[in-house]
Amino acid sequence: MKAQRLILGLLARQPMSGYDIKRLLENLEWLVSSPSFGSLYPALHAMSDQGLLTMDVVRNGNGPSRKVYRITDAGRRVLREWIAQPEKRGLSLKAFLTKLVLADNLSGAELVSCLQRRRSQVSAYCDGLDRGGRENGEATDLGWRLARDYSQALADAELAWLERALERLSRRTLIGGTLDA
Amino acid sequence: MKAQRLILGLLARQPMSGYDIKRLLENLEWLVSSPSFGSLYPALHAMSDQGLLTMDVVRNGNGPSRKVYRITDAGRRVLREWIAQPEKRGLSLKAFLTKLVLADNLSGAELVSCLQRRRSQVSAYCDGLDRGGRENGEATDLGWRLARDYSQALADAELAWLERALERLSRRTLIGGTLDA
DNA sequence: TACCGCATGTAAACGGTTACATGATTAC
DNA sequence: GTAATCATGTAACCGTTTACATGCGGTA
Repeated sequence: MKAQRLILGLLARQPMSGYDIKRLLENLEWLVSSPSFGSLYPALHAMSDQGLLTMDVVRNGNGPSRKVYRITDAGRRVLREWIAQPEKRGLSLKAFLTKLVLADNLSGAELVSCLQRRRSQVSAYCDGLDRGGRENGEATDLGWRLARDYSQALADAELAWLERALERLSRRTLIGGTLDA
Repeated sequence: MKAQRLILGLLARQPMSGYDIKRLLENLEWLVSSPSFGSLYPALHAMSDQGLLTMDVVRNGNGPSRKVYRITDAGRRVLREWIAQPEKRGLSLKAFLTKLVLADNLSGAELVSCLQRRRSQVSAYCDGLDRGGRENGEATDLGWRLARDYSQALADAELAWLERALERLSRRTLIGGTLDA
């Protein structure tokens, strides 16, 4: 179901075939989840059945004919709804990045609140780290110390980035309504 | 199957019941994956069947009796084998953190090579980011720019941490053979 | 003609979560 | 007596990956 939303988001940018989507995503496996054909094609079928997509068969001059999918108004509605709603739980990096990638489908205010939500989640996570550290004091072994130190470093970097991004965005939204500057 | 390995690693530290494992892990959901009871108990059964664990029923004074699992020699062998072998693909944060948490089951040299492997993976990922950025130049929209910027920041932070950690570790291993300093 | 890349698709297996069921002990 | 916590377990379901099958067009 998560893969479906990402696919829908990519198709909001431009019409593509399943194969196109696969190629686009497989280079970006580190950024977002890259579905295999086994989930990609069924997802396209399902969303077409739901009326979120339309499909055109395009006879390519060279090579076999392709099925190009295009998002519908209903699809855009569903997409916006999904991006706007907060994550249920867990601060999955990929889940957040997926929404970030699809930021163009959000208004400036929505994007800002999305980043703020993330910031508060990461902050809470840092507090949890500190608490966990204090609970068992220095008694923990090397592995836990390394892991905690590591995740603390990443969380700090993330908070710093969010702070910068929010500052930049707020400056822009104060001037114009659009973010595409 | 990944959950199994993490459970095995936790039991390498000390014998625990399924419930203990669950409680330990659910506070750490941001660090590593936290399996539900529906996968936790079956995993314990499976590993017991394979001879990786033994089980003792402990009649607790207060409360119901608990099933305490203990790792076997075969279990330790399988565990070491798993931690030492490199990740097939993808630089999943949780997968790496899981191994980091279980660092105590590795020799100093093994741990160092694990960190070095991670460093080269993250480096390769940064190169990929740069290439991807140059390929479509400034043509990409806000979403992609944000996502790329964000992941670049995290990757930089991770590389910096790995560098520091490797330096610290090498200093230790030069002195003694053990890492528990 | 044999092979490779493009392009689409399906079935089985896998790993996991959700939801439920059970039962004992402690606290109100 | 009933609610909450401790503790273990199972079955149904869900989304994904893996592996396979198909066919077209270019090329060696």
